[in-house]
Amino acid sequence: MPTSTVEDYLKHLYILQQRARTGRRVPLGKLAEAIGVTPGTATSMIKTLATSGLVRYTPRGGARLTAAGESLALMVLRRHRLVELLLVKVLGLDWSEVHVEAERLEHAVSDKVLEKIDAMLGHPSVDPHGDPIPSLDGELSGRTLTNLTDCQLNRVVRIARVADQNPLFLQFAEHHGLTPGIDLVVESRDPAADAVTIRIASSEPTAAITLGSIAAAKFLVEVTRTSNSREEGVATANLVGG
Amino acid sequence: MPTSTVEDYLKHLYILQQRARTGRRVPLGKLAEAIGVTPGTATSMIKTLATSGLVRYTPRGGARLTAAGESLALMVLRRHRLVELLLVKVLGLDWSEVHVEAERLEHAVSDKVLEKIDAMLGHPSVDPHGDPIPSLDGELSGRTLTNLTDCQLNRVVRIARVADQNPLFLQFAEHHGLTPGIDLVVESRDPAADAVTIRIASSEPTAAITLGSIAAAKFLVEVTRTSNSREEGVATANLVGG
DNA sequence: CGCGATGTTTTGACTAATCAAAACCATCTA
DNA sequence: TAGATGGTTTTGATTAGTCAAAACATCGCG
Repeated sequence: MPTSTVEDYLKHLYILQQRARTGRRVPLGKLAEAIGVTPGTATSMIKTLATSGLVRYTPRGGARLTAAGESLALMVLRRHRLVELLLVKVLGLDWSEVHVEAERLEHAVSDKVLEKIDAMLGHPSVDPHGDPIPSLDGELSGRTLTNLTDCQLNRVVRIARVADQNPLFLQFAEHHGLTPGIDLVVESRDPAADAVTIRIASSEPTAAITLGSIAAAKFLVEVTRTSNSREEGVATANLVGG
Repeated sequence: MPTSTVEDYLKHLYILQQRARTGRRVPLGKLAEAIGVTPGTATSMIKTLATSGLVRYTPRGGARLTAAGESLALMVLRRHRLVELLLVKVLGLDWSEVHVEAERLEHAVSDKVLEKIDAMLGHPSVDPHGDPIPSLDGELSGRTLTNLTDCQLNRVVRIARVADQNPLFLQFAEHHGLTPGIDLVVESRDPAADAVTIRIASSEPTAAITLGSIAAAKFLVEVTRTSNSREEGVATANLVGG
């Protein structure tokens, strides 16, 4: 049974690996930063993970999960996201705070308890932020998503994920009603101003909201089936988040 | 913030202390055994707890919690028992298995989550085994209980607690319907046979059950208010269990 | 090519928690 | 009183995880 430290390394490595372009290899400095340790610590930890077959590692070439490491990482993610959902749906915590809570609980939930949670929530496929929940056999539902800096203008899109766990950001999103499931349109983009202007789709008139492109990129959307969609300008979103 | 190891030492020390007659002092061997470490380990750990003011310790004289240590221990117990109740009431786990699960979760539940659990369960005062749940300010509801080897014969008593966390024992108890809230009478005791014969009080006839005195002592009961009770032969039960 | 900047690895040291086994003490017993 | 006994404490060693800081690669640039 891996220690909770090991679980954290695997989890963060998985997440960074999804973002990485360069052959899924993650520089140890990035990993160290994500976990919150010094680079040297990450190096030595990764070396021991490599000898236990969970990670492949070439000095100065970065690390990458083996199949064994990846399936462990997915189980950690599954625990994390199901716990988040439990905290929101059953215990009524705010979605902006469940991430931190789940960071501790994800290491203490047994398989038995996890499956009870899963059943009680009706085998959900995404957590409160829209992040997909790996199934018991390590599958991830791979929807194809765009973000607000890429999607078509003036077309109704639905928020599928909010890809940042920062509580302040999540509170901002919630305050403007920008949560998974909400429909909106991108009205305009202004590259010079680095701005994206959106408006929530609703029967009543709503105010426009202007976001910087960094924030806009955190909202991953899908074209709603009801509108006449064409396959165009749609990039594959990375499947990761907290 | 105490480590989960420290929390375990405090919790077990508290529990043993309640059982201890001799001035609440707990021999370190007993503590070591309860925690599952070697005696030497307990000695060194207790010494460090003593220097941090959570425990008073005299070499070869045993250990005892300070006020600070005790209030920490109570908070651990509160987490443990509320989590047990959550697992049984909300997630539907069996009462025989929640103790082990709670052993891990009790160290990962934040105050915020704990208070949500407490509220959702309606601020309960006992856990699924009838063990009292310390309140936020460290109070324990102190009911006066007898056990089946002490209580009066042929009087209806109600099971208030089942003071053993062993899953096999709990399954046995459940199988015979011997769970908190159930009314029964002790029909006879046979010291020579070390046996206690009881029968569940019910409108329909029920079979008699014969227990050894060790098992019988694990069922703590209170005289039901409905029967005409006298204050007689009622010993103070210790307030502890897992 | 050579030199810095940047990021990575090594080194040496530390803390928390643990064990095995030796040393120790306090009694109880002959 | 002298052992023997049973529990307690010490000692010395180990493992996981971590940091600070020195040493080391690599790559881009002049």
